[in-house]
Amino acid sequence: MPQARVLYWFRTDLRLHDSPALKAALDLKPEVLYPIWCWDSHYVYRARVGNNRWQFLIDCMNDVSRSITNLNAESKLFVLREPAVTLLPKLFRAWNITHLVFEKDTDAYAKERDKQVIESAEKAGVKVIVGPQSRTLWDSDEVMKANGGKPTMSISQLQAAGAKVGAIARPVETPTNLPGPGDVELDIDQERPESKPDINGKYRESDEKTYSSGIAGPQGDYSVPTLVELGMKPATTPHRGGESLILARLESILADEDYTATFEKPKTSPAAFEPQSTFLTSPFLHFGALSARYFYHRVEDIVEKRRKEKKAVSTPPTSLTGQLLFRDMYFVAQAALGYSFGQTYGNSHCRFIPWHLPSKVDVKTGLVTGEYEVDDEGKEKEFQRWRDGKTGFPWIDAIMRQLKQEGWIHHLARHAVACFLTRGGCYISWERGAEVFEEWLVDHEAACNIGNWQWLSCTAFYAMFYRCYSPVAFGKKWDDTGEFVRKYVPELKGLSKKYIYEPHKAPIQDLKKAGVVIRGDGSEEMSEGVPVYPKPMFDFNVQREICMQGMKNAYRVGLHGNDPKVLDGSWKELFADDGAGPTEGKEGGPGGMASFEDADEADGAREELVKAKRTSKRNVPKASPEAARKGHKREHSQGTIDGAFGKKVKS
DNA sequence: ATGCCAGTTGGGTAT
DNA sequence: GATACCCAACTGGCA
Repeated sequence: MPQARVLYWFRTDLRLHDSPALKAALDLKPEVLYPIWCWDSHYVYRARVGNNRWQFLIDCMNDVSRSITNLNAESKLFVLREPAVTLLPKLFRAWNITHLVFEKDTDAYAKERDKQVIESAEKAGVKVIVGPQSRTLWDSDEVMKANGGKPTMSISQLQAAGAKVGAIARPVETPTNLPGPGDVELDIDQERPESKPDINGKYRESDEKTYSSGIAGPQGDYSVPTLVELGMKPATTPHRGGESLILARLESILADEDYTATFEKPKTSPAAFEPQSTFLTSPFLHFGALSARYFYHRVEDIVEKRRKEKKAVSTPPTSLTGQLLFRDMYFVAQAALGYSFGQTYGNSHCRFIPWHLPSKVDVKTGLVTGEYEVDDEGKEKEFQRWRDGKTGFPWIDAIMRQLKQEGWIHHLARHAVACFLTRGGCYISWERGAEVFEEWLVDHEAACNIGNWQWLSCTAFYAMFYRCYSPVAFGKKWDDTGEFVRKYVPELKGLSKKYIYEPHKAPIQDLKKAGVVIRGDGSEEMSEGVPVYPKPMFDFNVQREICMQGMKNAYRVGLHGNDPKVLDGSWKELFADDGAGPTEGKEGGPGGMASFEDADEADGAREELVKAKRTSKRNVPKASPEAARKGHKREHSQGTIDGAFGKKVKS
């Protein structure tokens, strides 16, 4: 039998340790093994990726490439500058490949891509080995099946379904040697991907040219592309990627057994910096530079040891392993819901709230277009100020500036700014916030980001919307003196701790002494040599109350993203015109209108969608005029609601 | 059916 | 500083 000539396709597994797919490739005892990376136009142009996450990816790629070379001086990570779907069929022939091996991927886009690749490999007579999914603790599809085909919506569901699937796989061994690649000459045409639209265009200071020098790159050596080639500004994050880096860091975490075994996430400070209160494993997990299972078992072994010693241990959901369980929960939800998981429209498990700045939807596909509806110019302004860290709430602004600058913020800091943007402040769609995080986070993981935004906005996974973070009190609780604010909002660094979270309340003498002017909406940075910090963009207590009533209202209406009334825009009849959120007009999309404007063609598609969804049973909201009277201070805004539900009293 | 309780991480006040 | 309790009040699972 001829020896195997293997392409090992790295994707979300930029590591050599605990890689069951790589082990499967090596088990073939191949004659040659090409470790490759297909430079993907989806990532380059279509997904939101800021320069900091690019840098992190590039770090991880370079690191794994060095590790490969350490095992075989002939080898490295060969980056081929063409998307897999068009590239691989040519590569199969050019390099006389017998086997293609890669790890199973999880998100909706990757699944489609892989299906095409598998088809073309079969056509070319190349055997495909899809290694087990190892970016999560369990295979997400198996957990979903064990959960009755439904998304896991709580940790207990995840744990129960996970237990049915079986024990979390122990890590596999790290290879100690690798076969070299064969001939790496290539004489094939490069198909350059469509570069428009380029979602990341705003990050580029010059043209994107990673594809312009051919498949093997500018030196013809299959090098890892650089930010310069991407046309992007240098990264500003201090966080660097790479498998070897995180494995070393992990050892230093685990060496402190007391810390490891008693870790409780809610007790770590969102305001800590240099060093942070947690260990930033998330971006490494995202790129696969750290195996979740390896991490899990290393921690669990220590916890078990401590248990036997009758020492205190923390347990899920707050413990270290609990954090990994949450990650799996979101991956399973994503596996069950597919594309609809990432949006409100059409999502059976996402509550419908008439947020401001809702996503535009292409009703033909049922998918969000990437654009949004500006239903209110003032809200658009608030969104921009939130994004820019100029809300006038120092705690919020410090977090957002840290996010933009460094690409990482603490989990609780994410809570604070997410609550503020959505249900506890601006009443702006969680989808707007998720997009900003997607661009800026070095650890952005679609499943976790989407899941957490739904959680914080109380549209899925979590419902206690009356538990609302204060942009003042929450910061104070963790950082009474405001060191975190001083670090990231330096114009306030001279203020005393009394006013650091509410600078607009400081007397003029204090402001003079601190060397800052509190004025305006954030558009002015300096005034006569003195830095300007904006006034709060609204009265938080007033806004909190508006949000709270809006949420209460929306919960009582009780729509989800796949409700016929959401799909066809008639949800508006259920919301009062003077309630929070865009409710004007009788026609319209999920929150917007343009998606349904001038759409004769769209009408048909919409009808089809609605027809399909109408057949499914749904909960009819209970009429509860008594509760409405008791709980609502804005009585006038309830008239429409109570009227609407008067007709629908449960029999 | 109805009630009870838990749910990773709120805020405010009192002890 | 840690803890208890209340505030006002969500869903979903279970008895």
